[in-house]
Amino acid sequence: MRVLVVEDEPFLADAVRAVLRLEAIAADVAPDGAAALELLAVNQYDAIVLDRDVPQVHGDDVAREVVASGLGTRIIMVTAADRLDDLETGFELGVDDYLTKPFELRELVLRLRAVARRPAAATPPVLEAAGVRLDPFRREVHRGGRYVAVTRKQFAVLEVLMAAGGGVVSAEDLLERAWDENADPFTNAVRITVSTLRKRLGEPGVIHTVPGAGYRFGEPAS
Amino acid sequence: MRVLVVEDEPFLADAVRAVLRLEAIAADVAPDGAAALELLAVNQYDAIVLDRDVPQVHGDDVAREVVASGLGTRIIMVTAADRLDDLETGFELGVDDYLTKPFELRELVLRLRAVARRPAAATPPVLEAAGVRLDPFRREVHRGGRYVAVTRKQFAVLEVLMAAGGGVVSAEDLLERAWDENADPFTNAVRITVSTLRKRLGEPGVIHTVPGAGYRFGEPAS
DNA sequence: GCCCACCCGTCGGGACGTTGTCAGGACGTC
DNA sequence: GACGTCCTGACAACGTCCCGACGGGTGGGC
Repeated sequence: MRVLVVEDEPFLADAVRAVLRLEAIAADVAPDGAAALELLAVNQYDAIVLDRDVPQVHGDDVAREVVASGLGTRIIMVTAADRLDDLETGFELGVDDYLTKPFELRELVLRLRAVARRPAAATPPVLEAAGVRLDPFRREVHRGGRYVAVTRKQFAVLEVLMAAGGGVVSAEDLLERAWDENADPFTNAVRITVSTLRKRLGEPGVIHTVPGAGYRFGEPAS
Repeated sequence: MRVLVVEDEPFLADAVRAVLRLEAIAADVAPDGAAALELLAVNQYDAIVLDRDVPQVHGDDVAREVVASGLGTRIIMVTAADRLDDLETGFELGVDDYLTKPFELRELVLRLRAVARRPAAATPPVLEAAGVRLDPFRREVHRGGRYVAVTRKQFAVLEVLMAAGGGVVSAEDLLERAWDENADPFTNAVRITVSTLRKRLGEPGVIHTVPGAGYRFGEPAS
């Protein structure tokens, strides 16, 4: 396991490096964002411990770069402020875990291991396809750049459909994934929700009916 | 997205459920470990919010069960004590994230969403032969790159024929695999479906009749 | 060669299931 | 109490599916 530590405070950086060494985790240290990007371009890391407030290049931008690289490098972001907004921004970027200073070094190691064990999330947190953008963290939907107001159920259904990545989702599956346990199996709630959702999303339609099978999200098949 | 909340304190359970509802996340609630295991056996959850100290079955054991199930259900463990030992135990079990009471409900939601990001689902193999492409995942058929609209039955029949890999499939086999149990054994439904399917697929024919034996998919034999 | 049995492909038409939509009411929220 | 959300029940429109029937082809018996 190999980790990149991006931290401008030398004392903390050394401490992290020392702990990781004890854990038999190879660690490189970058004192700022620019150095981090350079190292990322050359080496392959399993994970990166990323301080948000580093000089040169902001931690958010480093994170963006790492996610965009598509290598599946896990990101644990470290921040001084314990603000939920930061958390939201971080996770929206595709960060895997979040720690607030001061933190226990032991906890960092544990979370590092947990995050590395998880299979790489191939799907970015914000789903986007066919001109539709769905942000789970903000619970917002955009169509062609314009905001589209959707209800909870509509959002849940759209999320399942988009997460399926163009695959067909049956009404039963939809009921299973977007409704809770007291859903009537014989309901037509799905049909209604899809119907209203289509109206909200406008033309051209992006939710297609596959007769006898279910619904499919995406560009029309041709 | 659908999660199971295992929490014995009714007030907190309701609060969590309410927040998740606002976030368009379907949630079931189990007041104890035994109920949790029952629900887990019946329903599929993307993630489980698991209080460590619940009656009947300890949270650790529930977590063990979830991990052992191999479904990849993510686990966020919630605990009262802020002890690193617990954290270590949890992560060793295979828990994905850890929260300490009291926690911000918003943070729970953010971490839930972050943790629930899944790797791209394994798509079933696309069958392709003789210029015909059949995608079970998207439920689409292409012939020479052009989209071909097919009905349910036609799709099912074609799938069986193509899955046979050029082998001969008898009408009885087709009835068995593409129809449900109350199919009349003396029906000519198979003949009709094959007929219409041939029309849809166009020339040159790729479904061949083997007199007295059945049907065969593939390039014409010499 | 003729007839017949048999198998297979195709057509018409009607029963059926599936889907989209509307109105209305229950429910929770502000 | 006003509002938005969600869902039940109903209905219409549509496509799908298959029964019955017919015709073409083939091979065997005579």
